[in-house]
Amino acid sequence: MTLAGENTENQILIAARQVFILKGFEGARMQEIADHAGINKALLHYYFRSKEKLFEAVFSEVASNLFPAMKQILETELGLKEKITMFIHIYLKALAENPFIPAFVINTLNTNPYNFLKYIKKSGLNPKLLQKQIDEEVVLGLIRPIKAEHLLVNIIAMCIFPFVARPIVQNIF
Amino acid sequence: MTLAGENTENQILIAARQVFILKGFEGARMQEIADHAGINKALLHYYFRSKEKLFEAVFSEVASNLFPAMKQILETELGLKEKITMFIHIYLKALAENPFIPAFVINTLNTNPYNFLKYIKKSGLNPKLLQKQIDEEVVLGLIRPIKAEHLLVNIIAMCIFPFVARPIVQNIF
DNA sequence: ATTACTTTTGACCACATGGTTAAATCACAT
DNA sequence: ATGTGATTTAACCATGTGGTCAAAAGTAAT
Repeated sequence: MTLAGENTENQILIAARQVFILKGFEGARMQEIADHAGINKALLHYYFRSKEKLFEAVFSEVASNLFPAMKQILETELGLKEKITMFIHIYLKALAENPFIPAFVINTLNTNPYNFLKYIKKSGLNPKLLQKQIDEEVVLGLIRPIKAEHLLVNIIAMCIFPFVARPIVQNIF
Repeated sequence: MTLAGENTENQILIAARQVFILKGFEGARMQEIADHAGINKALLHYYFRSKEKLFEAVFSEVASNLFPAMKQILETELGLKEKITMFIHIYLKALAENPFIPAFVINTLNTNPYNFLKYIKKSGLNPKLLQKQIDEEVVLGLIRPIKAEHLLVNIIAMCIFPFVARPIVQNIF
């Protein structure tokens, strides 16, 4: 097999990624993706059987970059505050590089939750270690008690929300 | 003019609202809206000229319920903590009643920001009063300094996010 | 009952879309 | 050079979509 094959396949994935992220599944047009990739529309179906399959490929790529990073940070041997700081830093950096991912993920999540959940399951991230750290600091009287789940959701919320609602935030403030 | 007219018009708006919120603009089908409203598809075009116009009507309704409530709370004569508490209570109550609004708004916001901004402008909400209250409490040493904009965005983020990411949150935790 | 009007419908249209196919082109081993 | 399999294309196809239209049904005043 020649390398050209993999190359166009990648070309397609990149183009599809851009278009899907910007327009969502329903809004994206196979023709537009083909144009973007500089190839014939039929090639899309040659490499990926259907629009659904192509979307799944794109989403799979995006999703499989999403959780492992989080998991890794949560499992490092750092103090609670350092861990949170690092989590936020890495998260914000990733967001700054891909500002349209959150809206895309949220949209997919709400129109098509089924695909999503497998990636979460597969990621295997769980908040027990974080909870242990929190409890330790609570005992020492350093922080107030909070559930690890709530802390995580709140942090992620505050990181993501400005990107998701950027047009509003920028415009009011 | 008979009342029947306004009635079907309302019927259409209700149906359109449901479908648009659940499927987004691109995903919604005029036929589905018509079925939902129990009328002929041509009637949609009789009352609202096009899909775009119908969507705008729906969105206008949603948006014009969104900001005035916020504004009202921010301008009441309450202490800072009470104001925040009340803000959150009302916000969460509204969200519990309309759990799909945030995803809808965010989606619209990101695929079609132009329509959105007029409603924000029109709402005339601004955070100066809140900032004054914050500054007062800072001077008294009761709280740490923060920009009113940031506080607001953070609060809203924490309220909205769990609804927007509900499938994830429910599934991990 | 007739008229004038609004509201509602079924049939229809033009067009865009996802998808298919047969043929052309390419890469390369022999 | 030639044969073989993979890659790419142009031309189509079937279907779904938003939108239109002329006719039917309803409503109310005369």
